[in-house]
Amino acid sequence: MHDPRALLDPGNEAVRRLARRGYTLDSAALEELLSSRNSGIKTADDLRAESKKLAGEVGKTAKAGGDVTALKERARELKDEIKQAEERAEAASADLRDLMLNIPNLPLDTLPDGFSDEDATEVRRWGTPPQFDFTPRDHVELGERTGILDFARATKLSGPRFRVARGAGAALERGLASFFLDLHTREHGYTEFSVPHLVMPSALLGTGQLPKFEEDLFRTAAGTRDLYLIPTAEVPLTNLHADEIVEPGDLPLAYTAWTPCFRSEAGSYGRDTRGLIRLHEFEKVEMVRIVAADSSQNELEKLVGHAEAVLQKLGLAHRTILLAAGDTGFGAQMTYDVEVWLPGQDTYREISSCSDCGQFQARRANIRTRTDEGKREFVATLNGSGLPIGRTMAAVLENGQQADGSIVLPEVLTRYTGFSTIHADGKTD
RNA sequence: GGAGGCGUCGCCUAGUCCGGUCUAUGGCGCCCGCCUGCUAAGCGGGUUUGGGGUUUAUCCCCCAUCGCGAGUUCAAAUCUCGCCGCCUCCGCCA
Repeated sequence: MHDPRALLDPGNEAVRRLARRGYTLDSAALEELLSSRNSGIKTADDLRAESKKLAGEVGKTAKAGGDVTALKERARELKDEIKQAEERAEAASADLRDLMLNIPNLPLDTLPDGFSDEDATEVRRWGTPPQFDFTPRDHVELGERTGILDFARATKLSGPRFRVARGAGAALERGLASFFLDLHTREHGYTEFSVPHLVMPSALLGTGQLPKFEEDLFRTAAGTRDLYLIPTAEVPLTNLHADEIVEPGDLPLAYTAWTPCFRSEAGSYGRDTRGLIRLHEFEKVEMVRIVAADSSQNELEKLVGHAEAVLQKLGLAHRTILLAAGDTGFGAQMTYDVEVWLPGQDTYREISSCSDCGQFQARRANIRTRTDEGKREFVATLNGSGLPIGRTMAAVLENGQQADGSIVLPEVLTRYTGFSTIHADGKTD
């Protein structure tokens, strides 16, 4: 969410910047809502001041033995006027809030123009895609032939877009998660968290999934509780400090958590229907950074570096792209995607998305800190995948496949899995 | 799920029975100043948060804020109802 006054400040060029992502800002409507809310508040406040004064007079007059019937009559009238003024102010306030909650973040001017991943700027590449003297299989075929992935039975249990991992596959998932967490906590300075996977609507409002993207979420109901399954650990991790003032000396905060992520994938019917790429439920290690507002750009470079480091330790070829203004997510002002090479698809595919949200989420979630002068100020928040378990497993399987049908794992994983090769029959050593 | 207790300005706390003098008491902490070779002590002052108006480096004024929300009343920290959270005991449970 933005500060409405800042959005109306011509110096911020909000109209032009939002247009780059296809959002048309109606400044006139915004200005009208803001001034009508403010004048409503003023009117109600002034009437309340008069009412308070009158109540005091009633008390004094009564004590002195005077007649208070006229005063009381006027006070009752005033009460009705206050109620009406409050209702007007409340209505304008609610309309303003609805509008504000649906305005996306301002993309930074450094982002390329455009609306799709084809408009992104490639920032750097690392490693060389492996060459095969046979036609490489995709991870679905590799997983099913070795018996470590079972999509048919997952469908039997839960319908499309789920996975069952078995034996070495399940161990590999667990090993990947442990490896990611160890790397981030020991070498990148993150604090590991275990967090709830069900959250209240207020948390999703804070990070920007609600109210606009409700259809992307799984919603649960039990008794009077109304809880959502988290689509990413970004939600609980960022909202840990909602409604708090974080001491400046504690910044930057660097948090990581391994959680399942639940996404309805509404609107993506027919896309990536095979395999581990797009599931309703997947596991991910997420990184969140809560930082001073003026350092968010530097912090984004660190964050994306941490995501890239995971792939480098795994020896997986990847590239990093800067998303176009129109392709950047609702809450972000700048996003890097890291894409890993998938031999089965003969292309780079997104494996991490690292975003600088500026103060956008902090204002929604009310996360603040203090400036040097002791004034309260919203922090900046960043989040990035580090990494998703499923897509990483797909990359590990596809990149490590051998002519004989076996899969050689990255060396760094062997101490986590206890094996370095998955043979064609699913056995390991 | 049952019974009881508690929720006040960063922390602790007075006030709630019996509505107006609450512009919420006091202590701790913190900030500013005075005093003093230095430090400590002492003395004086300040210190909830959010919004609006005015002005815009300031200041000033107003409104709201005693867990949250509704109600009664001219007037609510105080009375009524609902909800939430925490604590203790019982039941159930991984």
